[in-house]
Amino acid sequence: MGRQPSAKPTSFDIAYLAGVSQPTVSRALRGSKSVSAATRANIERIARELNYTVDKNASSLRSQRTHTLALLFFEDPTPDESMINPFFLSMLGSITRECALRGYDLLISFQQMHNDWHVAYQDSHRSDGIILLGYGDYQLYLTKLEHLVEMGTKFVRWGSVSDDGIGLTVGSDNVGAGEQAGAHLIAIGRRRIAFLGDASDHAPEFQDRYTGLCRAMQQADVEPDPALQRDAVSSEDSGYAAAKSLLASGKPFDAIFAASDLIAIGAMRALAEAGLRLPQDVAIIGFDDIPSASLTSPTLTTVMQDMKGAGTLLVDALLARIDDRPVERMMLPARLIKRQSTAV
Amino acid sequence: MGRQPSAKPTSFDIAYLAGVSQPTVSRALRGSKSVSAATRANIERIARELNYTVDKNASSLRSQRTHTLALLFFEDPTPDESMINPFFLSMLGSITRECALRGYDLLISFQQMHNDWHVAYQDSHRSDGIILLGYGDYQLYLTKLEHLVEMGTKFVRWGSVSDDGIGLTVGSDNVGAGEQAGAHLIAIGRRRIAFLGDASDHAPEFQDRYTGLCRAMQQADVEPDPALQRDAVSSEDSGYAAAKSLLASGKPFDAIFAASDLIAIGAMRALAEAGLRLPQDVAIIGFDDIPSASLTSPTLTTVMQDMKGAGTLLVDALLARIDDRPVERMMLPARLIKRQSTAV
DNA sequence: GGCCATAGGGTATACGTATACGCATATTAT
DNA sequence: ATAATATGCGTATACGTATACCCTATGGCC
Repeated sequence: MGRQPSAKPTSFDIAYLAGVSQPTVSRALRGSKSVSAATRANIERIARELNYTVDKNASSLRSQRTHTLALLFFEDPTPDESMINPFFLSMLGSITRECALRGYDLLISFQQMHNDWHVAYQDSHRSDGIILLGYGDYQLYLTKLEHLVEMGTKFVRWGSVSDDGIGLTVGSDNVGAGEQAGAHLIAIGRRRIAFLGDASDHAPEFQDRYTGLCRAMQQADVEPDPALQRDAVSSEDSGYAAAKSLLASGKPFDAIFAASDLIAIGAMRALAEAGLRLPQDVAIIGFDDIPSASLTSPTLTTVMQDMKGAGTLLVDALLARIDDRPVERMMLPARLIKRQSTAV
Repeated sequence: MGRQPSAKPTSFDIAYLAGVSQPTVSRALRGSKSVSAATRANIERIARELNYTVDKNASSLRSQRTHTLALLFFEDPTPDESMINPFFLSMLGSITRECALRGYDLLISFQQMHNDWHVAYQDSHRSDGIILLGYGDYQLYLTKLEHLVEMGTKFVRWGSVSDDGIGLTVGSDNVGAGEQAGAHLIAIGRRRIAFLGDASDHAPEFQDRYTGLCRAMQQADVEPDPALQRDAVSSEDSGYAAAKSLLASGKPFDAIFAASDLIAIGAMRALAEAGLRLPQDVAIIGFDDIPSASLTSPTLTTVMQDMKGAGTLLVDALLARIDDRPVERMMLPARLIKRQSTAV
């Protein structure tokens, strides 16, 4: 006797039963090769019988590795219900799966911009690295990123791969996706293509999509018209307002490339109110392929990003960074989904 | 000198600078009242200057409290893209927020049913308690829940509050919501009301919604017809199939109450294909108020659950359970959102 | 047969915090 | 004034694991 059956078994319990010392148990279970096969097998058997699991806290404290990643969402300043960007949420599945596969736990947190998130996670030894999804104010975000770099914190972020290069960035091939969208619109005979989405450096990804669109147009010898671009953040209301502004300008256009599906859906509402026929008068392409995109009428042509691959890649890149291994790939292809809104 | 400026400060560093012992630092920062106000203020100041944060691992190891909750999603066996139930994802925001507010970290994980999730989290001392969202096979789920109870693991789950009573359950007032839906359909003159959704004990929440519908009908002296009920899981395809089956039976009906929006959307497709007019021929009500519900044509009347309150309540209930405090409230009201699909 | 390399595993200790005790000094009660 | 209490803090130690270091036995080599 001597042990309560309900008490959590420790490596000492196993050591006692196996007739070895505690460090040998630790070595055996961690796969050290300085343990004989027989001893290791015996220890593993006992561990299984006792339902033993390594105490995470003790292990992390001693080894200074948590085997935990932190996922930080930034609350978008959109006036939505939940402040959650559904696009990022859709990565969650593959991120957690990849973490589990690699033996990592995932800590999750939403952040308002003003928080000191850039110090908290590293310093309290909660995680080995951070995945950043979204950003409130982009310039403020960059400042904090620099701080992270200074402190040697390991992190990856989702964003525009071709950007400033602070830290490690994983993202879709936004330029290429913009090109695909532009080429498709041109292929169906459109020339006066409007772009709805912030084209400033506050939203590098939107900017890339616009760049791609322009590139496709120029390749077809069509000069993009800056007057057909309207700033918009990713929300229906913003898309609606942008389209209204476009219509009010009187400038003729026969197609819209929206930087997100939400913008596109808002724009479609504005176009419908103006009595325009889709896609005959105006063809429209969105971005993200949210579930609603196949429910609009007409159904929305859009760009689908590889969310599953994104999650996997984010985790893999971060783990590579943590282990000081080189990161191979950081850009993911996107695919154009053709639906009724561009079906001539 | 003696300290690398880059090394993470410990309570010993603070103790040295404050001229006290390490335990006093610990006491001061944890709010023990056996520290004088002056000493505490001084320690807090130094801690702030050093950007000190308590080492989570050491703290948890010593105190045997992790101040971390684990959130376990169960992958739905739906043939969807991501295996994620968007309904549960929508709770994530309020759950993380409530955790942060209460000073808890949130660990997250998706689980396939076959995993030994029921042992892993408690035993490895990763979390103080578990929030369970979703379940694969309900019977298997219950078995594992009993195991959790045996081991003394603290957990809350989202589900039917009126169910078997294993552990702590938080959920919407599904019966009440079903009643509201039924009463509304009756108020617009419908009498032959079909129900699409699993009414067996594999899905207690759907069962509750059906119970509520029947109760509303009986209060209006309309006898529910079991032949107008069709099993369906929460997916468009399943809803489509269920509605097809209903149509094929030849049984007349003038309204459908679907146990989820996805079912409703699938059913709407089947009804449209059959040439039925909505809502004139068949009125339809869904459940969940997913974003797509306001994009269908006609827009879908549905029941909105209080997802924000749900997350908060789940966390609060679990924390109460952990601290052995009584749990006050476990049921949340739901609200009927009237749209075109029931607008006569 | 002496020497060295190696396998296999024990000893000691560190990781950073929280808490049971104990011990002064200050405060109150008698 | 003396005993009883409280206040404020130091001492010692536990939490459970991982790892640097050391030791022993065995085998191979010349």
